[in-house]
Amino acid sequence: MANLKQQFGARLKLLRTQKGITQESLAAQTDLTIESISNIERGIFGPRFGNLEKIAAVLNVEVKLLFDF
Amino acid sequence: MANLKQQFGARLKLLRTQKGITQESLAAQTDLTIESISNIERGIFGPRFGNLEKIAAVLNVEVKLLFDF
DNA sequence: TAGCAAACCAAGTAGAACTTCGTTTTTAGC
DNA sequence: GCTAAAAACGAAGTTCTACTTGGTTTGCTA
Repeated sequence: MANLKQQFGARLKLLRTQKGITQESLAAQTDLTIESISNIERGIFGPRFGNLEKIAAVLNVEVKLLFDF
Repeated sequence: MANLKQQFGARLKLLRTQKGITQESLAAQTDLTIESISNIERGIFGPRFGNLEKIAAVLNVEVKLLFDF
């Protein structure tokens, strides 16, 4: 796979769906929009550190797991 | 330790010094300034995804290792 | 002393993250 | 095949913060 944003996005999508969480739910709990979550999962852009922290918290995983590919 | 930026910064500093690389050298190889590297290591701010990728490449480690704490 | 590495601070800039609005596609259940 | 929910997708605008610039200061060590 091409770049880090894309790898991260795919990993996020996998972990999110495995937990049965919708983009809408993740967006609400991280104070982001659905579009931003969608953009992150598609590798359009990567989240800032603050949001990276929030995302990991909602998924209840360590941040490094989001980079485990 | 407080937040993700600080944890990341401390981890980066550890890995960098272990490899005997100076901030100046890391800055040059990542097209960042010394001040930016210093700010990242002190947890003032976290790097963007593109720079995160460059940093890991220079240190010759996987990105997840930078979050292994 | 001299020189290098790094901390530190304030102020400005650039650009990517993020939003908003709207449309289209995919997926899953009935 | 119909419906609705979930998500992809695009364009254009805004906001935030990563990053820079310039300078001073501290700590180390030869």
